[in-house]
Amino acid sequence: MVRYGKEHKSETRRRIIETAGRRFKQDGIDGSGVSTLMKDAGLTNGAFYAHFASKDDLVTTAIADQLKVQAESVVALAEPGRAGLEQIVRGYLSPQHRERLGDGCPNAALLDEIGRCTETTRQAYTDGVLILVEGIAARMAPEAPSSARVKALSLLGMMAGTLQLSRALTDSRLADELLDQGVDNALALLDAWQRD
Amino acid sequence: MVRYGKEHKSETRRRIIETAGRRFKQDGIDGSGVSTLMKDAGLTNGAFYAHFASKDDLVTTAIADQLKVQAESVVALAEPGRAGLEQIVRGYLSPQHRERLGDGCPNAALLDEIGRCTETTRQAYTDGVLILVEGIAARMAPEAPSSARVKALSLLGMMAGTLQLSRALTDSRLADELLDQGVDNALALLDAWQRD
DNA sequence: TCTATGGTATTGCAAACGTAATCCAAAGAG
DNA sequence: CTCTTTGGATTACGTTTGCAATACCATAGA
Repeated sequence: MVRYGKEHKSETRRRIIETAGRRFKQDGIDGSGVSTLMKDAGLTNGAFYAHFASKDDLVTTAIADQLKVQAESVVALAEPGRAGLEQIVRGYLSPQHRERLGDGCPNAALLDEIGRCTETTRQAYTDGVLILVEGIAARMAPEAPSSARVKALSLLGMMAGTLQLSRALTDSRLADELLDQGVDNALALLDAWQRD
Repeated sequence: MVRYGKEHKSETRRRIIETAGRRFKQDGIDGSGVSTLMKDAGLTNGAFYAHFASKDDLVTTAIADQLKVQAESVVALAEPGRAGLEQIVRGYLSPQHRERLGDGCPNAALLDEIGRCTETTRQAYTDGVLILVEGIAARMAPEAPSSARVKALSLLGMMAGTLQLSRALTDSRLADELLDQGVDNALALLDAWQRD
């Protein structure tokens, strides 16, 4: 049953991090317990502390990982230029993304909880989100990405908030209309930024 | 010490709701326990269940209350017309609002957690947020508030997400710049909506 | 065969939600 | 004016769950 290959431990660690990322996004950070989470990863309670110093340590690691994955998938998937940006926006503010909590954006799922986390966790979040945002900014203004950084950050905030709101509403018609309006807003701003 | 006036119980209930609203916004819903919360309200654990059927019952009530208070203060404080809208946006996306978690907007503090709440709670949230949004929409298009409803909702989502993001960042310079950018974005969209 | 490693199983302890027994001040009836 | 009722709170408890730690075990590889 148990095989102790060379890279076994690091694989296990990886599995825990990925499982945690999904669970946190689904049930929230405070809503996810360590033992439940470990069971999800096919392990037991005690094994956790061979990999992480504390739950907070895992939270920090998992958030950083989630943002890295998102940054990579954004960079990998989208076409270059304005077309890619529109693609990102439409994908983000789509009913499919709204439905798939566990596979979705960590910002939309966790942003307000992250704001209440420890300084260390928020630092890791900040580092991670800046990498993600850099990828977006590079598409917005390839020649001067630094000036576009804040704009890209604001775009992310807008989209995350819109998706959260769409998830919270019980009226699904209204939730869909909200997503459409969000797309319009984002594209309008992108065009406005392009002009100056 | 104890006075059992005519409306004593309803006053106590009110106190619990207000205390809960503040605590939820500060520490999150999952992060706030019933007994801690009751101690804040000057009561003990057991008294809670004379007022609410469950924690979830309180959550639903507190969220509805928070939104009602916010709607009233928005309606009361802001001037009519576009000036009032700008006032609302600038106040919302301000460092002061970012700092005062407990007195701030329940959407910015709790939106992603609300998305994970029970159907009942989310229904109460939906009802409450629609009242709030109605107040904003009325300022945006006094003649046709219904068509402005989704736009107002999207504005709220944008602002809440931006504030959350600003709270999560550890770089305070960047967090401030983000708020400024958020104001620009919101005002630009308001102007664009005005034109058509 | 022996040892380091990466697990499991078990345990301690605190906190959470919720229930039940009890207590106490005020109000009302006789 | 006294005695009973009653409403609202306290205290204490049970159960569950969460985080954390530790004792022990199985395997891989020297």
